[in-house]
Amino acid sequence: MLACARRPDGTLVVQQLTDDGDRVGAPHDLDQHDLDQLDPAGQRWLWASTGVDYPPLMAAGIRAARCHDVAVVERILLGRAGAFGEPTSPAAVLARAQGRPAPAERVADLDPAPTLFELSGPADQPPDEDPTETLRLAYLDQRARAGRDGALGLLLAAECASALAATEMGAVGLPWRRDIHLAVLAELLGPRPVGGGRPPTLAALADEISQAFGFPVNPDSAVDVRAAFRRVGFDIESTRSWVIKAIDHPAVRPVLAYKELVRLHTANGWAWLEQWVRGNRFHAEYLSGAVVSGRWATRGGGALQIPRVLRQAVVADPGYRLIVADAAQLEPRVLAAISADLVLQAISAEDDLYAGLAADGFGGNRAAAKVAMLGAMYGQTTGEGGRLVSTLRARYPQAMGYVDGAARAGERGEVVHSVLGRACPPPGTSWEAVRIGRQQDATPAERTLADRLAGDRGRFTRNFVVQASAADWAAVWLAGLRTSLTEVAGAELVFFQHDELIVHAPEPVAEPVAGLIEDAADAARRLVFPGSAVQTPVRPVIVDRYADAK
DNA sequence: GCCGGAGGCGCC
DNA sequence: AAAGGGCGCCTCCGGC
Repeated sequence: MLACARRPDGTLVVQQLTDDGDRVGAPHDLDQHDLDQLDPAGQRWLWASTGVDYPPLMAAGIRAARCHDVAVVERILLGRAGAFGEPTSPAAVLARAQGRPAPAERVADLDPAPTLFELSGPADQPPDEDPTETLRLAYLDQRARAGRDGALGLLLAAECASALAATEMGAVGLPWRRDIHLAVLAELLGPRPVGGGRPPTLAALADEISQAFGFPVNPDSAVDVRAAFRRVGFDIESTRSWVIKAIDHPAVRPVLAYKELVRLHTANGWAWLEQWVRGNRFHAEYLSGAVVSGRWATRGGGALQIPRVLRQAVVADPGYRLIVADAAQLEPRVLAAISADLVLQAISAEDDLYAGLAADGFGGNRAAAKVAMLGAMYGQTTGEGGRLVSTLRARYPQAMGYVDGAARAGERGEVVHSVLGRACPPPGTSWEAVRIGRQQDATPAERTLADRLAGDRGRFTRNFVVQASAADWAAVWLAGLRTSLTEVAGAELVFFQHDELIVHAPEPVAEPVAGLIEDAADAARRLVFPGSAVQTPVRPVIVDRYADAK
């Protein structure tokens, strides 16, 4: 293991360590000799934060096989102790271990340094100290706190690997054809308006909307649109598209069309293209594990919300293919596993789990089975979905009991965990209102508020156990695939979105890559759900364009 | 004029 | 098939 830290002047200092954290030799400046000596297959890096420490190494041509990311590990360990939002630097880890107040996080610490040998910026130590010693001690402390919990160890390893993958994916970028994107914009919005303003299609729709109402309406203003519908006799409480869809009025069609297109214009229009696409690659900043459930987030570009209409712009380079793989119906399968519901696990053997559910208890009605299952996992209580959940409850008492139990725990203000042991955050300051509303002398208004807040919390914990366990599985899947892809020249992970990933690879190795993706999914199933009969199949599809994958 | 929250919608 | 979970991002709006 190679501990790698920044000095106050920004230079990098490294210290070889054993896996037990014992020093081997002396710390010294990272130099070209170190880089030449690196064992690309096995070296494990120890550093404060992958997002900060890895980019300069990547720029120097280093590919980290594995790492121990102190911040990633600390976030998970802190969460299990009920502490969210505490600083996660090596110095903070040490301070807590020694009973001192943890130093505040500095914003500059979170920004990647530009180049390897011309680093500048803050570091944790005064100049005369060895910064790798702080890292080493933080590592030892975390190792001791993690203990011998195998599931937790798997989670930490997978999350560290995910951090590497996230940083690499941001640097590599998603193949993106500017010309195709521009053609889509031209087709749907018309030519780009000079100097801002509405594109022609949107301007025409705005006129149509005002004409349909018979008075001027600004479709960009929800307040205005709502008032307009009220004025013509439709007392809607919001202007969400599914609310408007239910109205019978000539303005409905242009309003809905406007909503759809203005979204494309503002979220993924010409400005987006200019800001985020460079050299036929869309470079987002991926933040692995940034969501409390363990899902990834992104900063900038909205990479996890690429609209379907633009997936035709995601095209493999000449001579390359995209291998697109998603885990089919992952969340109900995960529920079958974590709840140990053998009936649901048996159904998970089918390619289409919802069809299996439909045949089992919904008279073959697949749509009803799907709505019911989603309702069960999201805590839906009203409408058709809420009603259908009772069928599931009768049919799969073990699985439904599991999510119901998680909801009850949430309503009591308790914390729940993912299958590998990621903790959800404890209730926040609003829980005081729940306590007040549950007291004998509470007013009706206080009781109502308490019920609503407790219900919100219950739906959150109900969903957390499923969503976070699915994120556990996906992280192990991704980590395993990333390792196996090192054997395939030219193959790169370019996208990951909760339960779906894309590899960009030379055409001749596309088939082997698809096999590796399936193997990694099977390995993740065995590791995350040992002994379970559940199936978590993935469906790799080899395409030129992302849009052709589904 | 600035800024945080709300409204709304894209993805899973 | 309902409007239940998690996000990021944009615009509007209202309070200061």
